[in-house]
Amino acid sequence: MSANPVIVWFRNDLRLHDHPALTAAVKSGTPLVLVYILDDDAAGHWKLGGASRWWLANSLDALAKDIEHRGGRLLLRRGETSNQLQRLAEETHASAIYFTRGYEPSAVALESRLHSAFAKTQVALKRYGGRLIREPEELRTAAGKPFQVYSPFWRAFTSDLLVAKELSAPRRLVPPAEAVASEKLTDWNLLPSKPDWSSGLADTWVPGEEGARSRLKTFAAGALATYAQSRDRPDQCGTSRLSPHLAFGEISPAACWRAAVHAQHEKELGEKSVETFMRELVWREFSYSLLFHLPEMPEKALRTEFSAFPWRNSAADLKAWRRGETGYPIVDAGMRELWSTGYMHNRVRMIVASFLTKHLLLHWTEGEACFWDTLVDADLANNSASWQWVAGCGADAAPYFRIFNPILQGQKFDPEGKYVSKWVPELARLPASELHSPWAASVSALQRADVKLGKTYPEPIVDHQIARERALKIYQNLPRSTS
DNA sequence: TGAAATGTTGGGGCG
DNA sequence: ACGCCCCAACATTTC
Repeated sequence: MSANPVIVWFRNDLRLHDHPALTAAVKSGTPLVLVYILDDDAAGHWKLGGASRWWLANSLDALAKDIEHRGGRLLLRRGETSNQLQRLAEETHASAIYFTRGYEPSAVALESRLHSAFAKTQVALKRYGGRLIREPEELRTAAGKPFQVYSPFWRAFTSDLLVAKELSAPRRLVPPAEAVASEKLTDWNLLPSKPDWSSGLADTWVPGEEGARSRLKTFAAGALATYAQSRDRPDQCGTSRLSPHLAFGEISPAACWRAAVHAQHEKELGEKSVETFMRELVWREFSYSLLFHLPEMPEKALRTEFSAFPWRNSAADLKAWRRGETGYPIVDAGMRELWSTGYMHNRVRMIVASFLTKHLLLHWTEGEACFWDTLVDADLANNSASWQWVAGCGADAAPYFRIFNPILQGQKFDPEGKYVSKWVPELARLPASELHSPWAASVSALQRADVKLGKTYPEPIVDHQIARERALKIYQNLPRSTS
């Protein structure tokens, strides 16, 4: 008779490689009960968005197959997580639950509930890292407080950094002798049906660990070499596009770090590009640290003076922004890329976010909510920290006077207009020199390009100069910071 | 990981 | 030859 099994509870760590909790569970030498629990109410206000549900369905499918290849089985359960884990532990007579820790307020609260729930039982809770390279408790200022500014965080992060070797994926995952009930993935209705808007996502992404690892490999062998320059160019394939894989834990951030270090040695890359990429990974860690220490970040401006900010309220403007009908080509291209692929190039994210908060003066949480629902890489820490950063109300935020000029940004980062042409095809025939400001194009140029402003493409919903001055005035008049 | 306004400089056209 | 103006090009400051 074999020992009691242990449970491995999968969360946003949908991988088999470099998975400390899974590795430790395998080491226990007992059969493994592998489970994912869909708990729709767990995250409160931050239920999974539509794009995330699509990704999750595909990622779970991939994980289940990877597990089956190793002789195991992924169980699917639905309901309140603590109840489900207790029931599963009773059903299987499990002696322990292995899991990867989370950092969102709801995840932290859940873990503490689990501790009380299992305190008086024979079931041991085994909690591991794996979602971050360094734990938020590790990094403190000299005063013992969490960092609020990125540069010192980066310095501390890299100063005595030791990235452990990759943990290999278990060869075999031995299931318990007796079958355990599982729900069917298709019963969860994670995929959109009416309408099915997911074809663009399916054309763009390969969810799952294999897709993640091959993406990292491709990136490290290619775009990483020129990352410092090309990451800012939405008209090129210069970014890693690893964000959704990281969000679902299909690859560990440590694996990304190691791949960058390895490529640098192997290919003798310039330090600049590799460091720039590492800095992006560390921005992610910084956001997690902020969320962990400042759990109100997704809902509340970190700078207190913003509680008095006179945000506008315009359903029409918000709708135009969401649908990519602002009349500013680079903004509209970004929003349409988002709806179509579940992703938006980072440079363009900054532009559309600046446009929402500064040109339109709409509340940053509106943008945050829209991104949450539509991004396949929706991640509470990254999303909320970044929106606060752009709006100027966050930790180490962009200064209030930094207002992106959507015309100049377009000309600078999409000089030939390839990005705009792809996502706003009704403008594609305009010459590049006019593409980023069609309202300023000559009548004949518009005619030749078959563009009828106000008909085939909208007029700008605000004037850049006027909006810029309006925003400066408001931001300038905010009371001085008190936090 | 801005943009715009303002200031400075230096070359060239021109009277 | 000289001073003057114009205006890129670049630098600085201000928002």
